[in-house]
Amino acid sequence: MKLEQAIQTGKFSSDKHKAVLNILYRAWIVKTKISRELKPFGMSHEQYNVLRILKGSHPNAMRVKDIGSRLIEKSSNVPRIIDKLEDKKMVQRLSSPDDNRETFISLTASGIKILEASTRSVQPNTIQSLALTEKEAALLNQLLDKIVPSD
Amino acid sequence: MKLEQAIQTGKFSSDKHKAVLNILYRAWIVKTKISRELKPFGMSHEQYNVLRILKGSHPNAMRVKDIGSRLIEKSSNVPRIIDKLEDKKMVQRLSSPDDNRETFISLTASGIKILEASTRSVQPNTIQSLALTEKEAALLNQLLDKIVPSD
DNA sequence: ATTATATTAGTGTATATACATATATTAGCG
DNA sequence: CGCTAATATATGTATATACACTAATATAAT
Repeated sequence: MKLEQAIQTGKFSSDKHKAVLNILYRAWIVKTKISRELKPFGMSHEQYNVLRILKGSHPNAMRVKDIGSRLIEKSSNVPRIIDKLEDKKMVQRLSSPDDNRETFISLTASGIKILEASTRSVQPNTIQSLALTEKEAALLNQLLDKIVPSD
Repeated sequence: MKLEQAIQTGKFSSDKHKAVLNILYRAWIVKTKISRELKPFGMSHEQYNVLRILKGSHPNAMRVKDIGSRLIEKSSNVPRIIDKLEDKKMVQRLSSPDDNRETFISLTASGIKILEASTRSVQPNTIQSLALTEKEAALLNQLLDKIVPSD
């Protein structure tokens, strides 16, 4: 579906301008899809991302700042996302042995279980359902990589 | 900058999977950039978008639902965005002559002025600074158009 | 005409986000 | 050691988002 239909307008000053709006629109689509898949599991998108990151280093625990550096949205509030996950007994906080400023976070058994169940629902309905070939996806990634942060 | 560096990981099950994360990341970059440019004008990104949409039909007023259909994030809360803009005297509400359920919204003179000033700041620092050629942007748009809403 | 259905705007509420600030702890350096 | 600066986590606050719901009005159906 073309962006023109989605946002009911065709007034773009350039393809670059259109690309900016298009990225925002497609991200919104993907985000919404993922969030809806996660809803039955009582989890938000960012909570899910934190669990996935923790899974990557499991069974090793991770520092809060290291989780933050792997999140897509860098201004996310990691301590508060952890709060919610801790309330749901999906993760646990541990104190660092050598630096008391740090907190280590690790997945609980139930956290892993819910993560795996939700991934089985999210994966096919968001990523695998994308109407892109691997070749197209690779090209898309190349182009997206040209969009860089401010400073 | 490659996504791998941005989110400190290289574990993607496929280019499609990576593309999904990449879109989310690039959208976050763009959104953050725009929001920061708008900050001196005391305006949020969505407030700015509503003003731009209203500008498109100016001097004709627009119905709330028609503004909503042109917004990128469809679940945005148009009445509340309008509330904020109305507080700042950038737009005004008018009642519809032929259907009392509808409200018409139109830009005020000061709304236009602030919109134009903020656009002069946003445009060069977000869209024009993109390191994409027009040809690349057009290709990017083609690929993004393949990502479609759920239902 | 009367009733049911649909449409439009707006509200309530819980959570998320952005960003400034606070608190505790560690590191650097004279 | 004692002081300053830097670092890691957490909190405060204002706003934004998602989504269910309400109220008012209009349309359609019988």
